[in-house]
Amino acid sequence: MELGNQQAFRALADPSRRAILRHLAEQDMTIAEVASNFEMTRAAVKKHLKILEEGKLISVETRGRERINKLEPMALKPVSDWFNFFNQFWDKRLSTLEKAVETHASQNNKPTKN
Amino acid sequence: MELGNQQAFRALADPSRRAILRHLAEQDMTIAEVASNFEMTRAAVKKHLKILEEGKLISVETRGRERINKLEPMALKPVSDWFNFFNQFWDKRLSTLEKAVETHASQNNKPTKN
DNA sequence: TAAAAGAGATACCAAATGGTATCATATATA
DNA sequence: TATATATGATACCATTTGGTATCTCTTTTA
Repeated sequence: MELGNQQAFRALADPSRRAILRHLAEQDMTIAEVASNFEMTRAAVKKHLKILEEGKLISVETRGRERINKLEPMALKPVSDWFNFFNQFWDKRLSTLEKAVETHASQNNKPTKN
Repeated sequence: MELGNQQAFRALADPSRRAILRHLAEQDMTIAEVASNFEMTRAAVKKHLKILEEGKLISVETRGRERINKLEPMALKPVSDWFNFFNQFWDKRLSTLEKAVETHASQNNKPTKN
């Protein structure tokens, strides 16, 4: 029943890890490359990467002696979706537009009951 | 430059606190009322509420001897917006629908260039 | 093959976290 | 006024967290 993914939420709680994700959005990177963007030891960065991996927010490909860290953006989607529950409270305008999206979407899928 | 709000991200990292937000979305509640929904002491719940308050995700109104905790849904918006950066990576379909939304939106606002 | 480079594995540390228990304070209410 | 109720405030505890330092292992490369 728990929407989203606890490990992902946990991973996103730290600002360094969010920054790492933004960097990995630009390009895949080795641990050392990620570390070069921060004032942190490589070991510290590796810990962050491990937590991001546990949240499935990144995947890792071993290539020779290197570990290529790669963003897994789809893992962010369920987290983002958790927030959609609260759309109803945000602005009415957004809510209205989302209904339009639903309607539009149903043209390519089977109609939903709402 | 830091999009979103660190205190809010931190507050959302804990599953109990996310559950509390869902409850408060239903109705405003006193500390004791919130606590009645969990197998936690009132003190523990109060700590969570304090962290949610620090993240500005809830506001508190003192009424007599009671403290009414109220959801502040707008505070979730900047956090949700942080994820929008990654929209570009999600599925093309969503991306397409969002363009449709933009187009639709422009009917009620001034026209956009797309 | 020897040396350098990238990463893994531990061990360690201070601070933050999530929780409890206990006592104090303020406010309704019988 | 006495008492019950709702909350506040501490103090305490075990675990997690974010970080460093150090040593080892593996893979390149001179």
